[in-house]
Amino acid sequence: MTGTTVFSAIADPTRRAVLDLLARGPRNAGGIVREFPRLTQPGVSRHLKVLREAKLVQVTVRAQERIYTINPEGLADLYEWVAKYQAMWPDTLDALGRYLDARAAGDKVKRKKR
Amino acid sequence: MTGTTVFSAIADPTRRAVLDLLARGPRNAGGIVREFPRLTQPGVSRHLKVLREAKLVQVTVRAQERIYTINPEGLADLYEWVAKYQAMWPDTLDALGRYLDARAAGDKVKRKKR
DNA sequence: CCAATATATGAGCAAGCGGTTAAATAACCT
DNA sequence: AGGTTATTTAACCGCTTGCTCATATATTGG
Repeated sequence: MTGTTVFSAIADPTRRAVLDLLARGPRNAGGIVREFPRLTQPGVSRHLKVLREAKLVQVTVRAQERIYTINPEGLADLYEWVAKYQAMWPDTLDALGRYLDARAAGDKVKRKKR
Repeated sequence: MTGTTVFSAIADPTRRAVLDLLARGPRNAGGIVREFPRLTQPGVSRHLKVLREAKLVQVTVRAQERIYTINPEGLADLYEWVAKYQAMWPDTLDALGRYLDARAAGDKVKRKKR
């Protein structure tokens, strides 16, 4: 319940499919349920709850229906997290080379510690 | 086993911590284990396996040690997935407005279908 | 108010996951 | 070869997750 994070929310393929669906436009809960014929209505409702908690979707109440929209908030966190690594990609191979060299040099001297 | 995806791999906080660690440079398995005193060595090893399967890390064998590096491959998939949504963010609120308007208009005519 | 509509919640169950201890595998060093 | 070091795999266990059917909670329209 409290442990719902963006990362765990998008771990489930069905929930990613829901996001893909909402990316094409807003839909009420029933409309989403209809797109997943292999699932029951309560099943989809549960997934929507998780997406809500992760702030990946937003709900607008309109009479009895809940209209779901993609929510930038949760996605921003995720984007930020990935971007951190992306900035560093080009250097990874070099880093490995440096690490191996350093280890090779250190091996001759070590065996003192621990 | 077969169901290991980038998304499920990063769902676990410990695995994200491992990635954060490797972002600062390569490390052998033992070096990673040492950074997680609350976990046992086999525990960490299993997390590393998941990260491997998700192509989020790369392994270089050097004698008995396995040196882990961040792997751009898996991260690229994830970045691509998020970017798809990011491109669409500015329009989401507008989309909701249009949806509500459309429904309001349609309501007067509908009730024929179903 | 009452029946219908739209969605969420409760209860229960099977499968998956993260964790541990114990054992297997592999490569180094005398 | 034999012991030590580094890491993975096996076996098991409790907790979480996702699913289902059944039931609750709104809200609308007659």
